[in-house]
Amino acid sequence: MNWSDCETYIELFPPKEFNFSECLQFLNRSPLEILHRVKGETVYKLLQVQDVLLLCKISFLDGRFVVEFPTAPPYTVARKQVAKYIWEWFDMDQDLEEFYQLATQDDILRDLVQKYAGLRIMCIPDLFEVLSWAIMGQQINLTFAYTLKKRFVEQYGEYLSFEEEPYWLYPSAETIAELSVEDLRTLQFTNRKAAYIIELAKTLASGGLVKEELLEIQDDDLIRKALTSKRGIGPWTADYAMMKCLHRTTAFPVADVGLHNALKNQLGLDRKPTIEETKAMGENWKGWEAYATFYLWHSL
DNA sequence: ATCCAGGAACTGT
DNA sequence: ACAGTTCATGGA
Repeated sequence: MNWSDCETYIELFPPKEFNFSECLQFLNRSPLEILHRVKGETVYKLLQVQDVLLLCKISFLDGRFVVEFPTAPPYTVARKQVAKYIWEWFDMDQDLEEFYQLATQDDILRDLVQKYAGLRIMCIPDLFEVLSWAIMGQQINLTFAYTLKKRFVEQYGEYLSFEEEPYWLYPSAETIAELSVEDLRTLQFTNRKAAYIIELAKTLASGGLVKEELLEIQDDDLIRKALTSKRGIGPWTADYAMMKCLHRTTAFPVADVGLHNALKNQLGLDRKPTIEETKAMGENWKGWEAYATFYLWHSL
């Protein structure tokens, strides 16, 4: 992590292939998004560090992030944690040069990497958030998925007001672990999604699944196994979490409908590719399947 | 109305 | 292992 602590604010120095505006465009894809707010070329995000709610105002000037704190003055330790979170949020540990080299040899990706050069996978560093969000979004359209998330966060998350507007924190696994299925049914979760998410919250709150331990595992298939052994987490959700939370560039949600639609568009097909056809295309993206998928999503 | 959406578990073979 | 079925609801 490349950053500097300027006490009242912090700076982060991104790696070479990086485009802040393009990342913000992705963050701004749904008007129902509630976990951050994009205003022009700035994004506001609420974080919890050292048990304190801390609003961050993130801008980009002269090739570096400038992170200010419009509300509470942060402690020294907190500032470092904020830097860590943002570094991870924008997936800045990746060196994309190899991906771009590979993409220029690929008929599907060539245009996309040119168009979106510097776009990073926008990550979801919290394991409970990424998994429960993926479960919420299973088999429903994105708009409704965001609606469910909004209700969920507004019901069970904490918030902080700044200039008349609320900034929300995703609910903790500990909070959700205490709920009953009926609680989530009132938000129009299905019985199954409600049960999966509460069960998952209990698992995470009791240390039955730990991000740091998953990060230690080298073999992708072993990570998949650890994740899919939990109810509600199938292959799609496992690969989604590996890509958005565990920073595995090899993760590849081959059954994803959005991915299929993007491929259909890019190739001008009259139907969506099958899972087998999608796998075959992925053969050209070895090592960077997650980035290929994310760039394709971004094209939608 | 009708189709299907950023799937997964369960059932039967 | 593999295919078919069920879940449940809103968007387009």
